Amino acid sequence: MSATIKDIAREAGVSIATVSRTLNEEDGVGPVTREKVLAISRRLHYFPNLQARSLVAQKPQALGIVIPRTSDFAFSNPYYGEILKGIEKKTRESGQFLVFSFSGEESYARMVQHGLASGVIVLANRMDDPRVDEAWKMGIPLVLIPGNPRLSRIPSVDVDNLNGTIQVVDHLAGLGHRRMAFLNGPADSKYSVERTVGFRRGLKKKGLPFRKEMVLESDFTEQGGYEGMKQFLSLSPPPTAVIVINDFSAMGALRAAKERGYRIPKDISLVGFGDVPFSSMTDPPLTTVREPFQEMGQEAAGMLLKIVHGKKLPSRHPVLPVELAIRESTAPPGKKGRKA
Amino acid sequence: MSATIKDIAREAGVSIATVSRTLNEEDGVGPVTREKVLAISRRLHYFPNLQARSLVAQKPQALGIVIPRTSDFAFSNPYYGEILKGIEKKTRESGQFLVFSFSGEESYARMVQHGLASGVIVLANRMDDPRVDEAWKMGIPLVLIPGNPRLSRIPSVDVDNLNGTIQVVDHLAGLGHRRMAFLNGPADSKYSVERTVGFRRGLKKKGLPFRKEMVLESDFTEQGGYEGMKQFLSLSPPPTAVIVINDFSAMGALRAAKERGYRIPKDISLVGFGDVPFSSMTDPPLTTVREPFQEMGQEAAGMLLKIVHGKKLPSRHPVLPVELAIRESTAPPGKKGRKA
DNA sequence: GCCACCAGCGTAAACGTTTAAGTAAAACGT
DNA sequence: ACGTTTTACTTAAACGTTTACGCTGGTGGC
Repeated sequence: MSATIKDIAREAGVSIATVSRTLNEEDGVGPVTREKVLAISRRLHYFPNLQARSLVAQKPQALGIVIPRTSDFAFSNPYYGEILKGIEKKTRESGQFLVFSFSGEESYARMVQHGLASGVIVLANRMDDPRVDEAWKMGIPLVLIPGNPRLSRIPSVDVDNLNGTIQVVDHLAGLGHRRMAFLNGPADSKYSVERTVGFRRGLKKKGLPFRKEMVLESDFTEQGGYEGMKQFLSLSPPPTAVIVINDFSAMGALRAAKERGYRIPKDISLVGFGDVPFSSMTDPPLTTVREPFQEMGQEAAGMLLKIVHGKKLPSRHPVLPVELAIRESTAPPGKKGRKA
Repeated sequence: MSATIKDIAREAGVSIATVSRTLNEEDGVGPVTREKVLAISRRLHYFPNLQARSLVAQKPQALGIVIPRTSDFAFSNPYYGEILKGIEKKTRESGQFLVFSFSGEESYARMVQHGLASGVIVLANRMDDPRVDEAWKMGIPLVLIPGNPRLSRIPSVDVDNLNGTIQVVDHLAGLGHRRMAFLNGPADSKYSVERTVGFRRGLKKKGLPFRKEMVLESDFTEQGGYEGMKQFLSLSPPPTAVIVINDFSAMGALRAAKERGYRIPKDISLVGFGDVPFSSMTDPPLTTVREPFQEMGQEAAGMLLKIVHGKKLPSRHPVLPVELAIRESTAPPGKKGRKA
């Protein structure tokens, strides 16, 4: 099909070794032959066969990505797409390709054992998936997003949920809020746990009391946010500010509040997590904790490349800083009354 | 790293050819040697090196996927995820892997020219991207989702937007609706065009008049649906049923209607397109045209495999049937008045 | 004018696999 | 019992690279 170095060599009247050296920009090849070879390789539209290259290099030219197949959120969450973009950017820079699979069976290991990928980035695996640990023990280079506290030996990339949540509480307290509620995610989610701790610490820091009726467990869905918000609104008095586990759920919370006649942010302030593209398109635009998804992907890819190349990692578990994107869903608490 | 057929051959005291034949289940190898080889290969955890295999087979063991990098919808739309699942299912069945890239530069061609993928599935490329045509002319096997009318030589997979929309009009007319509106997508989108035609034909079939104020151009976003619905509601009289270009926008339309005090489906019936996971989670659950995303992915992957293997395609441009998922957002038109 | 050196290039082996061609022994037919 | 086919295997080439090593011819030092 495609031209090979053999074709170029024949055309240029040199050996394949000279062609290889020229194309890899090694020295030991004269300027005249160099130019001739380069001209011919351009003319023949030469592309190196990466499979042959990885065969001799004993290292594949690609990284693997495993994404949960589970029907729940996979992909309905922009989360994955943004992280993938980050991974792709980094791998492209280093000339690597991406091999892609959904989780299940032995996909963690397969890609590496078949020599297709030199390592694998595992996105949001279930905390209890035993295959990840197995793969790691087999010597498969792995990086997890997010990290798994039970598998602390495996490198991972995380975001600073703790400080992010503290910043949120700071922001709300600074506006004058004293009755804040936290609509949490599922208890077994890492993000839920970390943000709960952040919520408590934030309150403590500001000298505000922690009330257990002000924390509700939910899922990550829009519907979950809707129902959680309804519950909060049935408290008397209801909270003046609600922090929601993610922007999806925050949309549901927004819907519930509006439905009950509460104005955002006049009556209730609302904060989400994520800052996915649509977060700024809600009405009003959502104040949210911006999670650096793309940077997470880039970082993970960079780490995996380091591991694969046998280099030391500066940090096995980097935690990327988050940033509060203050928009229009937060304001000082107003009069408690409902809309006319 | 991993064990090779050489290791197995040495261990078993046979040649590598025998090992290869055993593992590929060819005959010409005795039952005793066969068992011995299989036992050893299991013991050594042998995995064939796919790069070496594709090198000699002159055919890569993977398909390429290109996804638009554009920030708009990529991945915030479950669309991609579901299609990917379908592609992955098919490729896994046939033992192929997936190589993955975002669109841009020469990624259509690169994966194939580098010998990593034998063909490429291009997802939702911009209608005007010239690189697709270039790649096709270079002889790169391609399948498009959805098809591009300007590049009719390139195989593609589509859904039956036309009949889907006609079915919707049928359903609504059957319930007794006579004033239906269509909240369209961007005019340059293929889906918009096809569904507009379907809308008009559906009306005609039922002997209903087409009124141009009953069609509005919008984008695919939630916000677009919200604003479009508001416009429809400002008509007098407003439509009794609204068909929205996708479920995302339908959610926005739902929000607008509720905000204005209209009850769905009592006051207004609402229909979307897509049937993504959250469509059944809205309040009320959305009646929508179920697009067979996963099947599209499987079909595309199957076609690409056929092309790559030099087989004839039964059809170059299959159009998959859609199905109306009737839920609770549609009902016979009620009294025109608003909620109390 | 001799030797050493180096730039510039070719030869060949290697990576892990498949596969055509070859070979020895066993099975078969008559 | 002899030739022929079949069975069970080995040898070796090939896929497209990279790379250690070897070979030239020219340049330099002395």
